[in-house]
Amino acid sequence: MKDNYLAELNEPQRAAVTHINGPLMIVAGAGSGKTKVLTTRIAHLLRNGVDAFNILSLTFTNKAAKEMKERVERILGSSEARNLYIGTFHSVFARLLRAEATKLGYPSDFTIYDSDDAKSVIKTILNDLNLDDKHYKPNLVYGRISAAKNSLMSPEEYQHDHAVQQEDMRANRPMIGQIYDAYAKRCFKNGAMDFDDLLYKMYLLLKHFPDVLHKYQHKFKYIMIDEYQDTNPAQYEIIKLLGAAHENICVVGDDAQSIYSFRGATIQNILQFEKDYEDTKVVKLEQNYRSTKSILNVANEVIGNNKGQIPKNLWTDNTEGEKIKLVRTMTDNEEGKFVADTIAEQKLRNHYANRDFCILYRTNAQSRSFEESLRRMNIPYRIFGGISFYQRKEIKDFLSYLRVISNTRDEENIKRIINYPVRGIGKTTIEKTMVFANEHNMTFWDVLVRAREFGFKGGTLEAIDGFVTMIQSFQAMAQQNHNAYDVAIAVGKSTGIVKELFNDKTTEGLARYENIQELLNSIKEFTETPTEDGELLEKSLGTYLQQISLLTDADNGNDENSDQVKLMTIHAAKGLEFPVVFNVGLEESLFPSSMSINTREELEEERRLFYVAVTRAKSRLFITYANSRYRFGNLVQNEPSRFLDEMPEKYLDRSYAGGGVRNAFGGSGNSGWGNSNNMFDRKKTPATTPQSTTSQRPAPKPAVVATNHVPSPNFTPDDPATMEPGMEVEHQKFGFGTITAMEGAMHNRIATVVFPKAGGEKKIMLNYAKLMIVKK
DNA sequence: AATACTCCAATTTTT
DNA sequence: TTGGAGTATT
Repeated sequence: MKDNYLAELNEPQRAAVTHINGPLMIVAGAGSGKTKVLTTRIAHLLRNGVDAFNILSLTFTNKAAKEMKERVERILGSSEARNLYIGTFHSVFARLLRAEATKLGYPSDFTIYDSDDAKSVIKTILNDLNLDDKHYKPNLVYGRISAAKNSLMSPEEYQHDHAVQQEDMRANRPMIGQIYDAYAKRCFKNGAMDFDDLLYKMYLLLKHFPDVLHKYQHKFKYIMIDEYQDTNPAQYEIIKLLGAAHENICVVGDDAQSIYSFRGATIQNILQFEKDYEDTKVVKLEQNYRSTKSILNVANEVIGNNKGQIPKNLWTDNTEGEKIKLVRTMTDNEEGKFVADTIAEQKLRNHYANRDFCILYRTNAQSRSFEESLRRMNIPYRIFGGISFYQRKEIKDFLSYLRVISNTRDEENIKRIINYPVRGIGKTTIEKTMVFANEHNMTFWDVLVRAREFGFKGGTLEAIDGFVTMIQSFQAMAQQNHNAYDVAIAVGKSTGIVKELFNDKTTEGLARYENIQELLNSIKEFTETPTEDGELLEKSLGTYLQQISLLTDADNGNDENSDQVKLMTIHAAKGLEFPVVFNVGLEESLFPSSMSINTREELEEERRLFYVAVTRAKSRLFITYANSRYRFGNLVQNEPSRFLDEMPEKYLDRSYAGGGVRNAFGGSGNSGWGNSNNMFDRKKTPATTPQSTTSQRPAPKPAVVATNHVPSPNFTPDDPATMEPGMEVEHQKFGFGTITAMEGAMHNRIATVVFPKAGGEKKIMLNYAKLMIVKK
């Protein structure tokens, strides 16, 4: 380990690093070297005799956890770091919960539901309770349940809490308490926890099992929390419990960057820390190493409009830098053009690479105009956020199999796959099974296993038995020491999913096939990566599932070295920095969002978000806003954002003319209409080479499927009864094909036909679609 | 079973 | 405008 590690730190940084025992709060301004302090402190602890096994370090993202681990390892120059417990709140708690699951009545292979899973459970419950999902919007209900868990409120407490009930009554949604109750029971029955449960159940575990609490209090003698300003009450209480014995709690955060209150975070946690823990040592990191003076000054001025902050004075030794360029365009499309032009120009003038630029917006929906203009200029880019890999339908379907194999209690996932691929288990059968399961207080799966006893017959019984046998054979595989990859391959083969997707030659089908391959590859990679802590069965299916349930695509193919302009929401940009930043869409109702201007608290959070956006920039910052933009299909006019008025004029340059010659005068007041001559450039030029997009994005727009078959002039349908496999037939739309199979009774014949020119295998119901026999 | 349609809603989202 | 969900059509 390096000896001079303390010498590389400034005064307050060193103070933070060398404080070993007792509560410590590090207030770390943007760009003040927070991660460096955290990692160095861990190294310092180890050097001073603390055992790595006794250190717990919690972050919010996998990425942050990974980076921390790597940096500690680098400082130490040894593998001692792998004994540290570094991870996200969710992944660390999931692991502990897995170890103690039986105490709470959960299987140790419990499934983790993401928010889509959770919402679909809520939908079925709304159905059961005969509630209207227009009024009880699943999203909203989920939000209420999530908020309840994040503030450690059980369904019973929720239903008996006066204030909460009042609130629901006023919103005319009195049933949310019951829905919460049913939801919690359903999840438990399914052996599943949602993201919030990972915190809530962890709290319950520590609260109700003193021996468990004692065990972990003694294991985790030193606790570090990153991004403390974004913790919620559940996380707060857990930390309090875990840290109670030693109070060696070190929190790091910046109240000015608290931007997740809508996810339950309370800024109070950091504001109150000193009061919560006596003798707290407070260290403020106020020197910024990231940005120019201009950028930092603007940020400081703007955030100064917020009340109730921890007083601090962020400063920098960096150069003055250029003024902030404030640019107004007439439309959102022009805004896109301006940014793309400017990127091209800056690359030439200041020798930037694509990866030096980042475009930051308030909402994902704003990305479109930038995508278009970047594509038109052939500038490679990558969009972060949006639909994640693991949310794609084909991926979820496939993972459902794996989840069911590892936890058959999970009714939701069974229902997802029981008839995918189609195997003749329809709605009626599923409903019957559900009724039986309820009546006999059994799981859905157990009813399937004993289908014969429940009176299922004939083809249905056969289909169910086939499904059960198949799943059981996978389970047997998983238990016989086959690793996750072997099982996954078997699933792909036996279910026919891989083959089915392979045969689908449409563009989307191809993308789906590739996604599945990518998934299989990632499973393979998982099984082949050496285990970190040498735990047994580490490559099992269960471990794999546990891990990926907590993964987001930000953690995935984040190739730092790929040279692409980055596009993301401001939320997604927290913790990152870029030489040149474009902060776009600075308009009232967009930013600040019209949803968040009703209370002072909401508005202040928007302002913090703006602060985060500004402080991402190292040397150049462009802020743009459009006079009018399309929103939900119609052109709307927006006033310039109020935040623009909060930036002192002396740091601004309103005359930047961009890469081309375009209107760039400004004035946050009403400086009249522009002299733009491209006001009408809405018309879409066809996108040129989409070479720059990435696999992160959903599949490219489907090309027109080649189904434009012109039927033969003598086309006359033939009698379905005479058709047999092997015959060549013609379909009015799909063209010529070969029958590979026939099924169904006389009055409802179904032919499986391979159409080489129209996307491969299709099932044709002969009652409706007509076929003509070409060759017997 | 697959498709074609109609209608409706629409922040941010570390896990 | 987009996308999803639900319904109707073949």
